[in-house]
Amino acid sequence: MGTPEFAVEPLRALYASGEEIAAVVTQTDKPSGRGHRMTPPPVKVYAEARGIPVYQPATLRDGSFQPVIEELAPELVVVSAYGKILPHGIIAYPKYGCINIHGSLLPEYRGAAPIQRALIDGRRTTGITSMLMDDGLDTGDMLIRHEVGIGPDEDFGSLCARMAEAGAMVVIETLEALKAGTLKRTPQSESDIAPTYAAKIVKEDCVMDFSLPAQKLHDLIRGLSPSPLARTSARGKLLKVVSSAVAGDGEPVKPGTAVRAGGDGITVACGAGGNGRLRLLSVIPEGRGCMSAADFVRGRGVSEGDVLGR
RNA sequence: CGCGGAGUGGAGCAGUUGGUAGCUCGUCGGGCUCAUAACCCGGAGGCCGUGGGUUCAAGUCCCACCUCCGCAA
Repeated sequence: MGTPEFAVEPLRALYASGEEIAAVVTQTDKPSGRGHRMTPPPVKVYAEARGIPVYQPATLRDGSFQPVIEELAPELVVVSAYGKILPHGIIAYPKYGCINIHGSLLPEYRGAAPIQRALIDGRRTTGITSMLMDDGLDTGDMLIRHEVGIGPDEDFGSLCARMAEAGAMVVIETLEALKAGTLKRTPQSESDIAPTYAAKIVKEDCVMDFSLPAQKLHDLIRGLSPSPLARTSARGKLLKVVSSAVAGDGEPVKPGTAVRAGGDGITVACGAGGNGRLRLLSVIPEGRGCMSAADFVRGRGVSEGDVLGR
């Protein structure tokens, strides 16, 4: 059971390992993109291409899916970024339980957006944890953990791809240990780290606050790139920031002021005192595609002295 | 039939009430400087997305189509 790109890798690994996959369960197709075309989730696309049966129940809560599960009679259910809460009836059904592949080192970053939140928080390390699901939100006993380092300028796209690969490894390792009978369960309560929750990213999270230090803004930008992207505005128009760099300090100026706009990008004053400097490298102006900040300046989307963020 | 923007020399853009196409950058050649994303001079490079239509005349108006993108979900 899984939905987005992140879940495809573990599925691919399972498929490649020759495991018998009774079925794949994923979210329903949703109207998406321009014109609201129905778009199937990535996991569905992958599964269908390989002839794996796909189920897309609209809800699991009303119990109507329970007979389907019992019909499929899985010995084990693997869940990765499925996007729905599993009812007790499903969690308890498989002989070997439901194993979840989660994108953090639990018990930190339980929840919906562990990878993005770790980046936004400026973490240098995160990882994958497989766990035996219980009824709580990512509270099950931990099975295998795999650490993944985070580069100082790495963005969500890059990290997510590497995390997906790590996820694939962890699934296989977990399965092998399960078969060998060497799987160890570690309750999260035994961890000396306190649990934290990675809330879903909402639009308000994406708005750049130039009174924050350059490093925090840089972390926000890369945590949200390539999607949904950190946003601000220039000359009254929406401007999304794809990539950036921390650029030292300067004279105190009103935060948000573009102190320099030229061939090397747009340098913006930030920090509570306005003496931090963040350099915007590539941006997406409203109604346009991605371009370098230098090109944006050339097209006169912004000039030195403009204040971003209204 | 969700809303909207855009397709103009390599890049980002401007093109007024329709009348032989411009800007910034890059590029090429030359010059200047100890030196610089420096500066100066000069050059190359555009069937203005495609197909129709209106007109004496269309990048500029009308119609259709293609492609790309943002918002929203």
